[in-house]
Amino acid sequence: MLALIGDKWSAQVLVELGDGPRRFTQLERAIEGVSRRMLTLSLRNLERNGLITRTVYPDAPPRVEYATTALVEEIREPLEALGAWARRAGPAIVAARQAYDIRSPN
Amino acid sequence: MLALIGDKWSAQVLVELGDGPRRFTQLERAIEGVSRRMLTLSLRNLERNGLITRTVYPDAPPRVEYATTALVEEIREPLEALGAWARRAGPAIVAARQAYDIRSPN
DNA sequence: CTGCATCCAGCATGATACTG
DNA sequence: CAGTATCATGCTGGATGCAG
Repeated sequence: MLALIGDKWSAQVLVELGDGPRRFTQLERAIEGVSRRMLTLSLRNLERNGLITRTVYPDAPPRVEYATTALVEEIREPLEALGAWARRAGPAIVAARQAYDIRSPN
Repeated sequence: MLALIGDKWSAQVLVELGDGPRRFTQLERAIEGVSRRMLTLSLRNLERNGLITRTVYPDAPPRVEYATTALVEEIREPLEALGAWARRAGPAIVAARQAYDIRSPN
C-alpha cells in the first residue's frame, strides 16, 4: 500500500483527482510546493501502477488530463475515514508531541 | 497522516503491535530488514506522536514493552480495509505494471 | 503546455562499534 | 536487553535548461 502512494506527493495527487479529472498545470498549482519534476515522477508512478489514467488530447497547445481509475474508487471510503481521523486527531497529536518534548528536552 | 507513519517502518511496527504489546527485540526480529537504529527512531517518533506507549520494567535484564494507544484503535478498521484492498488489488497492480512496461520500454 | 535530461547538495539510512 | 554514537554513502529531490 505504502509502496504505491507512500511518497510525499502521490496521495495528494489522488486527493486532487478525487473531484474529477485534472490537467498537469492544475495539479501543479493545486499541490503546494511540488516541483514539476516530482509531479511528473509521481504521475508516472501512479499511472504505471494502474491507479490513474493519462489522456492526451491532440490540441495545440497540448492538453493532458489525469483521472483516477476504478481501483482507486474502491478505497475512497476507508481513505476518507482516515482523512477524517487525521483532522480529528490533529490536536491530540500536537498535544502528545508537546508533552513528549517537555519530558525529553533534547 | 503520512507524516505520522509514512516512513518505511512505522506502519509495520503498528501492524506488529496490533496483536498486543511487543518487546524491542521481538519487533526487531518480526520486521524483516529493519536495523536497530531505524527501529529505535521509528519507535521514538511513534511515541512522540502519541501513537504508541513505551513501558520500562525495572528488571535485570532490562525489559521494555511497546503498545499502541487508543488513538490507533480508532483507525484499525479503515486500516484493515486498506490492507484487504492491497491484498485483493495486488494482481491487478502487477498486471497494470507489466502492461505499462510493455507500452513504454525504457 | 507538458514534460525530460542533467547536475548537484543534503538527508536518510545502513554498518559498525560501544554502553548502562 | 535495549539502546546510543559515529561514520560512510547512496538516493531523493530541487534547480536549471532544453524540447515537442
